[in-house]
Amino acid sequence: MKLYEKNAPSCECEEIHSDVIEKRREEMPSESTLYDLSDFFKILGDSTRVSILFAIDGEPMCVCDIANLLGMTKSAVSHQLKILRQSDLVTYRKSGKNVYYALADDHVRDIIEKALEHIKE
Amino acid sequence: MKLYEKNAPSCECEEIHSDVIEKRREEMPSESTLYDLSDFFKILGDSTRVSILFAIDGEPMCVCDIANLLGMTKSAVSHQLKILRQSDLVTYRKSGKNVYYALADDHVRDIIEKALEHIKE
DNA sequence: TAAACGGTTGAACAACCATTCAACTGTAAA
DNA sequence: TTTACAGTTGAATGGTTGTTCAACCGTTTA
Repeated sequence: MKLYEKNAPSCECEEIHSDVIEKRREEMPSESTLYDLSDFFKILGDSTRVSILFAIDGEPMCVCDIANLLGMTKSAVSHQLKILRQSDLVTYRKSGKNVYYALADDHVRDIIEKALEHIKE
Repeated sequence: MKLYEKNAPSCECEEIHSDVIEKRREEMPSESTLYDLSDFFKILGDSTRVSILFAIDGEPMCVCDIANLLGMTKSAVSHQLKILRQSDLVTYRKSGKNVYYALADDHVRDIIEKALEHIKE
């Protein structure tokens, strides 16, 4: 994506409202912000990961329990937990042979709550 | 995903905390809700679509202007607009040879705003 | 020390998806 | 009517990604 480039070569059409385009161009977020934003939504854009977040909401759970609850293999769950870990959406605590995962903060809960309101219309 | 199925065959590990699992199972959203939710986030999980939403925020824009602003082809933009249309995230109005797209409602704006706060930490 | 088990990881595979390309529709101007 | 242009669309393609499989690590128990 070549945002902020005037007359980008890949666009084959004329500027019809160049004043509007310039105004919007100034008010657009930075390119990196747009990527960070879509990357964040990409994390939540998977039913397994969203299910995991709901599962550990309220009470921390170990990988084995999450796998049982969702009817998935430990491996599949662990792979998704790694992604959630790298995005700082979850925290974990080791206890003996188990690893307990919990929601990192309330921020994500709020966003999911707002999205739930949106889709129930 | 076989949510809500006890002892799903794909899970190769024992239930360690069956009481916790049962409790969470009752409090989990329905499977269709989880899919709707992740599908919604999937729409926002693409930088082109997020950029389009920012572009038409405040003032409706035609496809050609959006393509110019983002430095993309009309075709690529139109494909993404179709997805945004089917998700009811944008509305459109035809005027002569042009088609003007606008945000469908303020709901999405709120969610994006909250996500922006989250990633700026 | 050895066996058992919870959890992680990398490679492979299949499914999904965004962009490109070419053809097409509809409207407006010549 | 013909030309030009805004916009749409379907097929093809290349990149991304979630799950499976097998091997592995670390801790606990026998």
